[in-house]
Amino acid sequence: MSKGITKRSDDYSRWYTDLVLRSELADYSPVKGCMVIRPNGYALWENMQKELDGMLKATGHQNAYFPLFIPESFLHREKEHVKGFAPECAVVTYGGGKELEEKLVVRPTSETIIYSMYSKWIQSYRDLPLLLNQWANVVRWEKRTRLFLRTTEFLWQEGHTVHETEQEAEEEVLRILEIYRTFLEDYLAIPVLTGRKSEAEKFAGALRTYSIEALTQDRRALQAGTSHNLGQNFAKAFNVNFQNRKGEMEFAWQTSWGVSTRLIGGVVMVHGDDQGLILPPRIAPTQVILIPIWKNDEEMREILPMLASIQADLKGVARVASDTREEYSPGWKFNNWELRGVPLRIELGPRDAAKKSVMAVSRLDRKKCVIPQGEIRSRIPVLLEEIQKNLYDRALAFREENSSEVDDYETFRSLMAEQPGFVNAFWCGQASCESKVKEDTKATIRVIPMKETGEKGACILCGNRSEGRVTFAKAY
RNA sequence: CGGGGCGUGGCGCAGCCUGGUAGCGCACCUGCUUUGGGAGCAGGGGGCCGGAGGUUCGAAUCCUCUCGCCCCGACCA
Repeated sequence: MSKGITKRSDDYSRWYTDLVLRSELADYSPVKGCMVIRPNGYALWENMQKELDGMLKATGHQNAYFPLFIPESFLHREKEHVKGFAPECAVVTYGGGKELEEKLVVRPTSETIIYSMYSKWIQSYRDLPLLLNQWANVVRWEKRTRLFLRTTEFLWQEGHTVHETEQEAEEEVLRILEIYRTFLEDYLAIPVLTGRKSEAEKFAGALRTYSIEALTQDRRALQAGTSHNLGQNFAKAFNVNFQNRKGEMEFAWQTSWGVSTRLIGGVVMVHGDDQGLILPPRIAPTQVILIPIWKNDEEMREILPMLASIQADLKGVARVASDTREEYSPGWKFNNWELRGVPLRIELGPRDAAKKSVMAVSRLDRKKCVIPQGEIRSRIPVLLEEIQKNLYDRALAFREENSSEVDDYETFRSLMAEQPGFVNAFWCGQASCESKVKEDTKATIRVIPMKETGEKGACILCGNRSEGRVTFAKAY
């Protein structure tokens, strides 16, 4: 057991907080609800950024940067949007010692400021599609915060695209959803459900919202990314129009989508254990930690050069670091690097040196294997990929174990109370049934699955005809 | 905003009820011995007890006010 970390089985919520603090991903700041992302956490974010940014650029998106401040009036132009965001906005009223003529809202999201510019830039169908993304911070004055999962200020990327037709916009929204799914599954090793949000859960101002949903170890849903088809709602509010191929003026079709530093919280919650973090190799800042073992100076002089040459050997093959500190014992280092979630540890001591091998230990299950030093370069990448895959498989198995189909409300209620998870049940489509379920069980509709199975049934609550199952869960 | 908890060396806490000028563990520094799952011994440095006011000969401790943080709920990526 790692010292100072609450066990998951004792108090999952405290385990999470302990882990984030102890592994030095983040720390509380002097500002309420705001956290400091420490180097360990930020390196993780940088790796996520790098991969996702590459995927977005590969699909034709470019990065840009828009202002932090938004004139207050902009927010009010789209009725639903202001209703959704105004209550959680921070507003600047003073600047340079004077009261401002127009208050400035610190962006909670950037649709309005970005689209005011789009309206200026777009004249013709030849200007479309416009595919921009920005990496930025946003501020939402949440009533209750939680490290990474919900903080007053957070980092994210927000994509904002403009299209000629409704169909193109819809294709874009689904393309992004698929990128998000791939990114989470292939890089973060987090299996996700994809689907559409109900009217109650959709983005303020959107026509339709799609999302990816992960399941944490305490069996709650974590919304990990959203992709919105904005239709022409914002185009009308910000006059984003263009002359189409027939020579007529037409409002543009827009999308917006984002993932945030919440993903870091997701990685912690989905993969972590009582020893600490477990980072998926593909995004782990350090993939392999080399730990030397010696009893005396003579052994140290033998081991250290060998360790250095192994590190050099792995250059370009894996992200490696070695911990040659003399003030800590090997046992201490084992625990410390496990806490930090480094996927693979390589131990090199006198016994290994004699055999010209090393001991590799997986963070996932502490399984050890001996690797001849000549094979390190070829074997390590294979081991890392294996850990990546096992991590995903384990998370997927957990999700499957905690997913079910339920057809009567009593079972549904007791399940949500005792052993929640993803519960697939029939829903008639009425907001009233959705909110009653929430009131009774705290569960909400996480997604309406993309693919129709064709299976019809009766709404779990009212019994009316349902066109298909939707996925309920208690959400973060 | 409602409920609960907490502010005492860097961190975690005890002391407060029954006032007498601060203690423990970890961390840190020095030295020696150690090092294959969180080493041992010895020595050492560091806090005026969230803030303000009051009671008292005397306040970390009692009273009043205040600030802040964390957790649980309603709002939410």
